[in-house]
Amino acid sequence: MNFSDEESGGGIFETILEVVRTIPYGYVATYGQIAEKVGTPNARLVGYALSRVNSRYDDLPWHRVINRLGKISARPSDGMYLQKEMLISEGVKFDSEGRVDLEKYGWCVGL
DNA sequence: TACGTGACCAAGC
DNA sequence: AGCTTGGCCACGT
Repeated sequence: MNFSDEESGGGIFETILEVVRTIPYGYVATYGQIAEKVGTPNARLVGYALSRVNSRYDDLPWHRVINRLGKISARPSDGMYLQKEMLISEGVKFDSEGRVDLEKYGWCVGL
């Protein structure tokens, strides 16, 4: 049946995007978490994929993706501020350091 | 075809 | 306590 594994066009990108797309509303996921779901041995591709997407797929909740520290890794040019606003808009709270409580809003934690 | 790059992570200095 | 190095993989030129 399938022609390979997951991608359909030659892009693990799509696979990563698919996983990111499954992040529930009001929750956040770390790059490592997504990488694990995708089956990617390294989380670098996740960030790399998102950097290429960002303004490409509006169905992609990239704003729910943060680094291991629960912080935003994106640059202002990438929409870092927008991301924060988005998460706050979804009910996610940031602390004084601009970090998210992964213990509460963590993907697998709440699911 | 090969080199460089990237929104990471972990460890070393 | 913060910066640098190495490692992993895939994509772009």
